[in-house]
Amino acid sequence: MRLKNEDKVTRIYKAAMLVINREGFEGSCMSKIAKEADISAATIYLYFENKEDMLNKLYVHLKSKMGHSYFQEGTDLAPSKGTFRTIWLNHYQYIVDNNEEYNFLENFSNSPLINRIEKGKTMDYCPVFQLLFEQSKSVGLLQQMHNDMIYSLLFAPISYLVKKINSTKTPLSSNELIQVFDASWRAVCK
Amino acid sequence: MRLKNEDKVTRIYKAAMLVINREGFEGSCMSKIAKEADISAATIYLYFENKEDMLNKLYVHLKSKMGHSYFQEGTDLAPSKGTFRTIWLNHYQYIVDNNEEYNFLENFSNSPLINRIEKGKTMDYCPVFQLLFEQSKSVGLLQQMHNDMIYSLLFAPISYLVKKINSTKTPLSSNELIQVFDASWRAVCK
Amino acid sequence: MRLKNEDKVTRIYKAAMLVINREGFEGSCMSKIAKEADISAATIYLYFENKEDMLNKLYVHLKSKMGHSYFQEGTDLAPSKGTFRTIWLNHYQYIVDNNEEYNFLENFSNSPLINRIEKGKTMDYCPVFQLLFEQSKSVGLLQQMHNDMIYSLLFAPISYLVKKINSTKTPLSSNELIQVFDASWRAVCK
Amino acid sequence: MRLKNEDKVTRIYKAAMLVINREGFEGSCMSKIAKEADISAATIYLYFENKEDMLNKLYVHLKSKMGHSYFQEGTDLAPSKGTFRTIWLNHYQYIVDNNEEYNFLENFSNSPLINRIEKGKTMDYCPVFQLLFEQSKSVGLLQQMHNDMIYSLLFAPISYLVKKINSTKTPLSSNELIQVFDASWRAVCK
DNA sequence: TATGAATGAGATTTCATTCAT
DNA sequence: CATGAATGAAATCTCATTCAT
Repeated sequence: MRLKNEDKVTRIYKAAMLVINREGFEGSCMSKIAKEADISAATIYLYFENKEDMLNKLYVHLKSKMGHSYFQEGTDLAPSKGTFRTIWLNHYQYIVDNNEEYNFLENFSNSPLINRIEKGKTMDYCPVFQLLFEQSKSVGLLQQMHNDMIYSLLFAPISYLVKKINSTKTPLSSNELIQVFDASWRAVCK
Repeated sequence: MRLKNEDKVTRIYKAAMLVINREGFEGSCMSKIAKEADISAATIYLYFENKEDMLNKLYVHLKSKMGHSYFQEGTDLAPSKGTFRTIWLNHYQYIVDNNEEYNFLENFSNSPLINRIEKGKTMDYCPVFQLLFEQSKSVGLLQQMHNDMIYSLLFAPISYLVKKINSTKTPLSSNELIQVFDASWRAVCK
Repeated sequence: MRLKNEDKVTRIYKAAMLVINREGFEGSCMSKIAKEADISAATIYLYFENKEDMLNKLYVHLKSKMGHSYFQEGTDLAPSKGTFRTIWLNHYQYIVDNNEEYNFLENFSNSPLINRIEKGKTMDYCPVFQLLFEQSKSVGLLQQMHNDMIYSLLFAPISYLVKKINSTKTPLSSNELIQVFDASWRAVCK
Repeated sequence: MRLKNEDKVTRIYKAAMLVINREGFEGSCMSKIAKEADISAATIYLYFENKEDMLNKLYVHLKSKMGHSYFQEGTDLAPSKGTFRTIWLNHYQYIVDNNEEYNFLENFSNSPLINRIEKGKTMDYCPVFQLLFEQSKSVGLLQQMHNDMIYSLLFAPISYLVKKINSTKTPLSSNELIQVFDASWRAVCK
């Protein structure tokens, strides 16, 4: 029965994401989400206080899931170009494979809903990043610049590209992928 | 007193942007927008077929306005780092000064509303860019890579940073600004 | 200028009839009627107090027009089968030629709008009929029955048929027409 | 207390008919209908897609109900004057007893709403009529004429009269009723 | 006289949420 | 736990009417 619950919540999350990505926040509604999850709308209220509560929890859940995916089991975190490439490719793989999730996160962050979430529950990137960036700067691997800058220079271009790719359906070749990484790396490395 | 059409449309656009940025697509509604524009909700329907039509036209309008702002009167378009810096700073200035507009554009592009707009009415960047990129590549100023890549490497980081800055309220110093431009430039220049 | 007015009123009447027949009372609206008449909706209010006033006047106007058409210039009103045939055929011709008008009258009579019209302004058939029916009964041409019955037996079938014909687009041949008249006549004659 | 579906739909139908007959198509509205049915307007949308859908279904429902009422349980369908009188009187009884329904059907048929109903869902009279008319013609009971003509000569006069009676509140005596039937019968019999 | 512009009032429809079962 | 049924509140949109020009 505990399992059953988990299952329901998961299905609700999945359905919500799907509907919202398909029809936008404005076009989404509890009954559509319920139908997508193949349950009654009333059931959602057994697991969440209300719509906002559900969306918030979904956001936090996905955000944390995404954070973890950057650092897969046994990722070497020594400050080196290779480490960055691995993490960068993990990120790329994540947003390609979990396009729906990533999209939802983007939409949610851009919407004013994000402001009603308790600060601290959300973070743009894990503390692991902070550490890695600092170490890399001190060993002279990265330029001396604010972590936000490093993060944006490394990850914003590929995120933008994937979004564009998803709308135009022309995927990146692995050569192009490496080309983008190398360019991003040039921006931040010493 | 009686206002001219242009005025009304402009006020509706402004009000819509305001409300949507404040309350999100899902929280916006015609009556709020009307109140913000200080007109009756019915009046909006004199100028637009329905809500979707209004949002679409607002999007196209802002997109085109933003496109123009990249290239201010008399901008030198010879392929050089200086040209790129000017355009890049114009872009930066635009998204800082017209934060509401830029935000709206981002929200709209991320939402499924974008898919219902006739293709061709929207473009991610002006054809002028295409030309500039091509020329710059042929004179050996830029790396040989897809225009989308160049665009993303140059503009995605600063766009991301400004968004972040707006939420945390810690503006960039001009040193930092140049630091970001130089880094972005390193990514794409030869 | 008096002429101009007359012209406007006529155009308004025509447009109203058209729109109402095309879209029903519920689907009609002042702006559609105005557009059909190629004038501004505000103009209608120069000639009529409000929508109801306009519809009422249109009804009375058409009703009287139809009444007159039964008895064309110089119709012989002596009580004879021939007289009835002439009037009957006039009626038929009227509802075929002025289908829109007839339809409007039917719709209006069936709607509760009719109840708000001052009694006396409307009558289902002219006093001339009353006279003709009475005379015909006293000379033994028609059965002794209530005038309403005579009227219904004579005119209801052909009216029904024309309505049906108009929806199915299969007109009556003149043989069939006479067949219907003769049958109707058999119902009432002595 | 919770009511069953059938109940709700029936109550909605009844309320709609009432309101429309009282206030006309143009004066009717969902909230009035809902209030008449003693439910929330939103509830109507659980059972019907929209207003038009509801009216269409109501029309088809009543039309079929009326069709059945012509031929009561165990009606003899042998081609004879008696058979026709029975059916004719059934028809009369129906339109007198179910005045509201009949009125609604008339209004609806006259309105352009009728054109948006799928052809085939509506018929002016049951196929049973077709059969009866044909048989009666071949045994020499009825004149050789188009079924539509027979139908109109038999039923249009009494329908017209009942409508008139309802507006003037002077009912037919049974003598008068038989007088009308006999007259109608003279029109079509051989 | 004529009208484009504007709008309050109201109609249709949607939706988050509740509740009896 | 789960849900079908119901609904109040609110959103979108329409329309008769007014009014400044």
